[in-house]
Amino acid sequence: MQAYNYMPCPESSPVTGDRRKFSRQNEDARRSALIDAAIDLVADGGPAKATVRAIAEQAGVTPGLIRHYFSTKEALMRAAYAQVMDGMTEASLAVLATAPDRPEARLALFVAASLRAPVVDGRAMGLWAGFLHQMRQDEEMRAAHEAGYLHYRDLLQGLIAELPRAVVGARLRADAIACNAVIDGLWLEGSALPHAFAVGELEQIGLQAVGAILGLDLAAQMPEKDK
Amino acid sequence: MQAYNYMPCPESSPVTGDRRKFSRQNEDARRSALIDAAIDLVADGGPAKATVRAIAEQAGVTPGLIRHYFSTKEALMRAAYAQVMDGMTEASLAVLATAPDRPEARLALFVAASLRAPVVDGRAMGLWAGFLHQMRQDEEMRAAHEAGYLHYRDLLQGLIAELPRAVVGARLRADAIACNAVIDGLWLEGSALPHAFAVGELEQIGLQAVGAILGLDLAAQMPEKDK
DNA sequence: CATATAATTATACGCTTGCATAATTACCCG
DNA sequence: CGGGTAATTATGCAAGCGTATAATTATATG
Repeated sequence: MQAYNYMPCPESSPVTGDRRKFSRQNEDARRSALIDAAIDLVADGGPAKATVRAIAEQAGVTPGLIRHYFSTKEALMRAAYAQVMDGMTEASLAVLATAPDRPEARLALFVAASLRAPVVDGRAMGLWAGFLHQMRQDEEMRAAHEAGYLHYRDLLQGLIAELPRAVVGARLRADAIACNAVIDGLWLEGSALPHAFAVGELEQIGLQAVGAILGLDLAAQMPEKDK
Repeated sequence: MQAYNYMPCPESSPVTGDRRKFSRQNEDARRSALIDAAIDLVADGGPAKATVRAIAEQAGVTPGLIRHYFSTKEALMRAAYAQVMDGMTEASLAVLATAPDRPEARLALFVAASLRAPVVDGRAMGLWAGFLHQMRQDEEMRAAHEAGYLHYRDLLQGLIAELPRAVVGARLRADAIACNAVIDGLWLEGSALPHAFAVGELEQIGLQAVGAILGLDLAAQMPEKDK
């Protein structure tokens, strides 16, 4: 009676009536494929483009499968958000693996890594912004955001605590919040308006600002591979 | 044949069949009423809740009227975004109007005002985030965002330039970017996670951080009405 | 007070959305 | 090699979306 807006199988002709071929996969592979598809679509298209049907097509499956792995579309979006946040934190954290032992150098590398690609990226920001407004309505999503934020900040606070400074506990918390805010703000505008800043400018400004807040010269602590 | 999802007139019974009463208004009043309604809905519900029907109901008219004043729904949303940005910059300027003459005090007041209600507010952030993701697709919106961001930053840079410091021009730009980033980051997280910070904590941290970046004690420069 | 006209409402249409459910089929295990 | 079963597809549905257009009616104007 009315239009049916999902193409069952592009290859099979309607006259033969045979179904689309598929292969079974284990749960983890399918779930992450669906999550990746959702992330891609939100990143360059906004949440509006990430429909159940579009996600399924991007993942190479049919729409019904989404509800087989996620109780609802919102659950899928939550999982996608968590993966994005974790990925950004891990990208910043990865530089510490090969970092020297000096606390100042480790903090400097961490800050700088947070202020250049791939962390600073218009796509990533679009993704983040797309999820941000859902956060205000969805209690679980807000919890996910808070966890991600606090995790990153705790990481930062841990690096700050290692510095050879004599500060009391309350000051440590304030320092971590302030440094985190600088990084967040620079990340945000650097991602939204990439051409408004010169190459390496964000890193340099970030190092200087964080250093000023903590009372040390962070830029001088960077290993000799900055621009 | 199928359901019709807009209630024509709540007061008039279907049997009498009379129309909803209305009064004609001039174009400006109606346009701004529709814009206000759209802003309200986006602010606490995200763009998804700002449907044509919801906007019309909020504005006290019927959905068809929207298309009488705006060629398309997107045109209405653009107008709403512009109004939000204009309102924010005007609010920032209003703080300076009653500020004392001392440059340090003016800057301190400006920073503190940006880090408490009503600037720090979940609704305002929801609004900002809701429009932010549209910015990535709509060239006109991106231009509007850039103009707003640079205008605010120039305002901040002007306040910094008034300080009794001896700095070169390049340093001034970097300082403005860094201070803007701190304010942005604190505003963002304070709005998103209000209960994660104590009362007045954001202002205090912001003043301290901005002061550290600029090399002066801003908190001490605040007039005696901070908590 | 009559009339024109523009503002507003009412209605409808085609499309998309998320979700439920039935039908199929690839793969595991005996 | 032949079921069993769970993964996957196919189909359908009710609701909501933006938009187009026709019908009304409030108001200005003479």
